[in-house]
Amino acid sequence: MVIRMKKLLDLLSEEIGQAFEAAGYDAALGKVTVSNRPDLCEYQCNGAMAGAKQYHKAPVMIAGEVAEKLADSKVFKEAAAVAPGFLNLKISEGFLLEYVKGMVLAEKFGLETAEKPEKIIIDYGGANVAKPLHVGHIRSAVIGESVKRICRYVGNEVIGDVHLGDWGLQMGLIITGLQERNPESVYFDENYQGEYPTEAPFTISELEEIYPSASAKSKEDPAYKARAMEATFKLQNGNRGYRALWRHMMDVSVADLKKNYGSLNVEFDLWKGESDVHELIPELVAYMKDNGYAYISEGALVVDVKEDTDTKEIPPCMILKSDGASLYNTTDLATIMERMRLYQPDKIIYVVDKRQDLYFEQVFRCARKTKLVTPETELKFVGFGTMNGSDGKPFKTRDGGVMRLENLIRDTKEEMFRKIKEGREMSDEEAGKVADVVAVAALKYGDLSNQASKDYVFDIDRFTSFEGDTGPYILYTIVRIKSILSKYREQGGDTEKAVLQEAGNDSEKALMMELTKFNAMMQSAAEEIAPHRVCAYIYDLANAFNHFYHETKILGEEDETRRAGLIALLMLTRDVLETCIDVLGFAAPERM
RNA sequence: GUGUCCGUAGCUCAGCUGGAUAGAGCAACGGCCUUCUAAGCCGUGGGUCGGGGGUUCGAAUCCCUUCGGGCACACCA
Repeated sequence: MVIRMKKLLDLLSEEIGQAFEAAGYDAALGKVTVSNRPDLCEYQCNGAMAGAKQYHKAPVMIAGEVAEKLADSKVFKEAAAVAPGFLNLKISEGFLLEYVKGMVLAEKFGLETAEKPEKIIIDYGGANVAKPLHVGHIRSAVIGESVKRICRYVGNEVIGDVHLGDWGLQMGLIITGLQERNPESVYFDENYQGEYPTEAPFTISELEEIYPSASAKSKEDPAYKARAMEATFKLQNGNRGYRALWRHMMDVSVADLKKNYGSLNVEFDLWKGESDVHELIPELVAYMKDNGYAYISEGALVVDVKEDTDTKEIPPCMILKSDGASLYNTTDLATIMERMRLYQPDKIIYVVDKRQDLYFEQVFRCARKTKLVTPETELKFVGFGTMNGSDGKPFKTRDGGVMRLENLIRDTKEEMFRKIKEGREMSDEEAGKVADVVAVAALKYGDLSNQASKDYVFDIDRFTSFEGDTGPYILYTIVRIKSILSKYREQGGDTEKAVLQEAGNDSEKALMMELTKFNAMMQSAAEEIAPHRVCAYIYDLANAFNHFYHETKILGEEDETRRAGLIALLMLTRDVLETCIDVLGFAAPERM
């Protein structure tokens, strides 16, 4: 059922606003917020103090008059004016119940989805072909995936693009490395006219081994580097053998990337890459030149992106290097050009390392100035901070090397497995499966619960802990709920028929109030592109639930109607929690 | 140097467009299981919100200044 529900705080504000108006004041003063003194009240309104100046009246007087008008409100069961002018409010159980019932009936708990859905492309992942994913890739993948799901959940059409690094010098380096190892291969025979084998002449592990050694060699040996550059050039200009090799690299590598991203629940709608826009580059360059946007500076082709309002130096955006070669900017701009043609997005979001801030500022300005995008197209940079080790420096393996993402995930799963076996009687097989699910939650929650733009410390012990603000704690809470629900069914209860009842105690009411925040929370998470808000919310919700759980006998409740009401509340809590973790990109097991 | 982000409890972090006594978690200590998963819950101790000014009835939050740190500043991505 499609029901669009107003946010609870807006409804409360309306009610207070009317009281302000009835007392002769501006209704806009009636803004209600959640109380920051839960010991005194549930909600508060500070409007009387804001209006004191305007009406030349003591704030307490205004608050008092408003409180009087609320005396027989159906929304509030208590409204007290308190010095220096706060309105302390308590919501009526009946009104709260009706609201929460509405959430149960409505689709997406009554979330007000986007009135005009936007088409959004999210550029995240940042994988390179033939290079293993390392810890540096985890944030883009995890944050990007969550941003994608949040934007989609609130009603937008969202396309996730991995945007592979599949076309640069690295490919030439690998080709050179391959040639060195096997110079007789048909791929290097210029005269070969036949079909190339369908099987790749290498495995992913070989590929991953070739790149670093070729890269290292090119740094020491200029002749080797020259060969690699030539190979890159030939590849880009259509050398048959090289293209065939490149195809193999793509197939082998993308299959491996899908597997690795898949283990993190990260899925892309598009597996496009720099190679896809290669054909567009000449057109892009001509467009920049013909329209007078680009000019030659120090040998390179650049577009000025300075603006009068700048307080800092913004270097021009380079389109072509002085040797005529293309660079990252070129493919990024060409990609924008292609995306506008193929998808006409309203918005493109880049989930990238925050150190690329200035770079993307240049690209965005350039795209705007040269009219690659319409004035309405929003180009958004979502920069994330570095994942540090416990020493506060970028995360490294014990011997100082770069940690592969695969190994990080493996280590986390092993640690999780160990903890599960330690605390639970469970078969190795089940513990293994549970550990896999919980480890992903631990890793992702650990990352997402921090503000994306900040650096954060990766601490495997902390993230895999079941205590405190962690993924496992959230999952544990969900599993507890599921366990009660299945016991209820075993005892012959019909969860489908359970109907919510008025809150019977404070912790139950608090849980209901927490549930009502979902709508506003999800909207602001989407607006601010802030997955950490979802994390903060489910942590609060899980706390509210656990507190309630401790105070309230559920299956032991004698009154059948009330017991069913509690079950209904459990189901809603479970559904909200599971919706939130789904949006964050992980799932809960049935048992743990 | 210019720009930018940050500085909150021993540690890791919240704190929305300024509001009442600055909050969590971890760590420390003390309670609560013959009863729905104790991987839980309740409680105690711990803070000059980097420093200094200003705006305001009211500032961790806004403005200025200062100290300390991270990061970025055209042929790498």
